[in-house]
Amino acid sequence: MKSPRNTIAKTEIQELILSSKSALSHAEIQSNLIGLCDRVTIYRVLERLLEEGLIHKIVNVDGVVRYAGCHSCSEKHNHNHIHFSCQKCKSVTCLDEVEPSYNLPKNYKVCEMNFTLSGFCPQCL
Amino acid sequence: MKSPRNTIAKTEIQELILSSKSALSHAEIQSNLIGLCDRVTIYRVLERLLEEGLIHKIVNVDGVVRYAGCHSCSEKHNHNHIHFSCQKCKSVTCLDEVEPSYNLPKNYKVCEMNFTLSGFCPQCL
DNA sequence: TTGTAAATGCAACATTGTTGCGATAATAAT
DNA sequence: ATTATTATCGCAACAATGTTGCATTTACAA
Repeated sequence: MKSPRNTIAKTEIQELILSSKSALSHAEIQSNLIGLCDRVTIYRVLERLLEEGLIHKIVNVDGVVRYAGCHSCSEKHNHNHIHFSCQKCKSVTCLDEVEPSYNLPKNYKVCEMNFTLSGFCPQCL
Repeated sequence: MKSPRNTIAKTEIQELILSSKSALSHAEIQSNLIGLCDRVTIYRVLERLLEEGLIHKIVNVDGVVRYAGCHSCSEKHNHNHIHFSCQKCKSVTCLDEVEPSYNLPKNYKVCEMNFTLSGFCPQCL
């Protein structure tokens, strides 16, 4: 029986992520919120926001981990959408409306998916 | 005009990856080839093998980078297949035959793709 | 106002990846 | 077979990212 608390750090980080058009890395969050809290706290807040289902985690093609708000998954909490990583402007965005389809061999049970396309976004094309 | 050389380190690492059923991380390669060469050399060999198109790089859902041999891409060198990461046995395998389909909004140019599903493989189900 | 435990800051550590440079060794040229 | 060239290697140092333990602070409920 753990009861989560609303702290300044959590509120600020949450707002930053939810208001951002693109997904943010730990480093980006840190440099956007200088002086707010410790580096470690950011990691722990991100962990909590993930658990609470308020944000989701994206692993980019280059291995960089980023976080984005959950917009289109209010009812059923799924993240089966594609992410796009622009090689020029370096932004990583959620294509909430795009869900891929595929035919998996039998006897596989899927729990999570991570689908990131890399290339050039409309702004940079 | 650089002419690549076949060294023991390169040969061993290449054989290890190509003979492995699942994709291997840097750490796994290192612990499989103790005493062969320096840690840094492994990174550099992997870089070369990637450039030469002999292996490909997979970023897992958890952010761990792994490498797998190129089997089904001898003619046209593409890696538009799905990878499966088992939460139980921790193996990451290429589902060479499974290519996803999706409808991207216009004005996106795709260069690379990274698609990893996470869950339970047939052996662990 | 007070008790509790959730959350934080700090230090220390672990892992992963990169860079520079002198030494080594694979291959081509002699 | 010997030598020259330079790709590759080992080592040290560094940077970035993420984790853990513990004492302190603080949100919030009683």
